[in-house]
Amino acid sequence: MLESLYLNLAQHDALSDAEKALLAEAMTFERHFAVGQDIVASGARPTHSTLILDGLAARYKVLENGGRQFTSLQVPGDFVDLHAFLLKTMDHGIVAMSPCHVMFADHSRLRAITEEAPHLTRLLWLDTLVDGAIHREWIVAMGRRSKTSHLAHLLCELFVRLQVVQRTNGMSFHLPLSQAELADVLGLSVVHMNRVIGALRKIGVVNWANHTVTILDWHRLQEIAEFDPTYLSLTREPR
Amino acid sequence: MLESLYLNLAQHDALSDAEKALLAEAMTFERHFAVGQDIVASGARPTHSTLILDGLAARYKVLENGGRQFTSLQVPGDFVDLHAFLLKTMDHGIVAMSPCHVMFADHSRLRAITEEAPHLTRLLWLDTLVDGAIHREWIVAMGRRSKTSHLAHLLCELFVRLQVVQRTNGMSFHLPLSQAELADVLGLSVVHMNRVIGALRKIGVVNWANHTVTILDWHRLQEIAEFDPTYLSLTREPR
DNA sequence: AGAGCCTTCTAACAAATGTTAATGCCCGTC
DNA sequence: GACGGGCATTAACATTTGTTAGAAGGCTCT
Repeated sequence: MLESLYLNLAQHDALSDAEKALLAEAMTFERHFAVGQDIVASGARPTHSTLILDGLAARYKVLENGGRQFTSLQVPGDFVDLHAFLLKTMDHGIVAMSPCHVMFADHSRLRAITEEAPHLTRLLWLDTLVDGAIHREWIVAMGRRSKTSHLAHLLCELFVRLQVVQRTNGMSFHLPLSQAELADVLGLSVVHMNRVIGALRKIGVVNWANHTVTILDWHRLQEIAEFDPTYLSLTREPR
Repeated sequence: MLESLYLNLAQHDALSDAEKALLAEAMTFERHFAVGQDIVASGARPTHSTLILDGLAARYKVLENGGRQFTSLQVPGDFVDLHAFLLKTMDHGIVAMSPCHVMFADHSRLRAITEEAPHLTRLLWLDTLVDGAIHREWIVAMGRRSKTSHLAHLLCELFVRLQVVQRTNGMSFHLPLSQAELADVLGLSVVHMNRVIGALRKIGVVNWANHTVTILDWHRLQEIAEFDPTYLSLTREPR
């Protein structure tokens, strides 16, 4: 059941059986969320952290004028609100973008891990650091990439992240986001989002239909995106 | 000497004398950097993490077309590359935006802290989590705020962060950034950056001259920015 | 005081992006 | 099979933002 989490953590450094057991013990109960449901509400003070077993979720903030901005996409194996373990108060919400199967880890047990399992603690810490690295990459994309490049970068990132947790199918993956939702990822209007997707399609690097993205020319897509996966810390080394 | 770091960490939770001592012991040597000098280079694999004692630094990435994007601004008391302790390889550079006085913490000693001082470890972890929270706020600002609001938000954030480490002077603070550098923070052209600053000045909420920003109407500035400092985790509580 | 350099600020125009509105498509419900 | 709702797509136009160029201000060095 926790296979995705193990894969996610183990991509950075070896994970021992004892550590896997500790993680498994930290889990209390599981739950399903329907599309559009809040997994964690903004302003909440969770006593659990949420692990995605299956589905796609997203962090978001809403502004007074109704504008919404997603600040991250979370795939299976991601601890979507591990940061709340120390941050305490959620400054943003987390919503299910597809039906989500999640599992909750008790904060008290996470705390016990920090007291007794330093290496595992570092791996969990690292997990949140990669999160931060992804955020930085998004900032760069929003600030200085062309919109086409930004979208290409997002696709590269998602493909790699999904591949790690074995959610890709050859060069294809499922992307259950409407163009309106994608627009709230890239910070665009829906109309312009549509233009940008069209541009990427026209170049012929991706096939995109039925919420399934197929990368036709990975090399070229990576080039358009200037995608360098270093920030995902994919190398396995002592941490 | 480490007063800023103590203030920075202690804003989230109490810091014991023993913990302060552990931090002090982790520090090896200090150094000065001139404006424009790289404190940490992109691609480096540092063996130390850098604490800013004085000055302003920034994380940045450079794209192939020469475009530069700053992904964070770092003030005194910030551990600018604490993440490299676990991330290992720098995926971005850190540059001195003003003359910087820094101090280096050995990774081996940080590791020892994670082995022996769980509470302090959590505080350091938290420090990187706040970093992530700031990143998320920047993403929202870049994606869904007007540029005026984005700039206002940046000023609010900087003011609060500088206040914590006692680098404000009444409602004023020193901001040693040229408009070109600010443009690389907000992701704008220099010309438009100038327009946006002009707009904020015209409203009369700030006085901005000689690299000194004076907030004339904090309430209104906060309103324009929709600034809610929750994400900075300023409340002191057990972590 | 003058020369050079960086920075700020403006103008005029070009390009990117947003807005509003309309059309057609797909899909599930009745 | 008709109906309705959400979604993708396109068009026409408005607004924002970028580009290029230049003038003006301020600073340092001599």
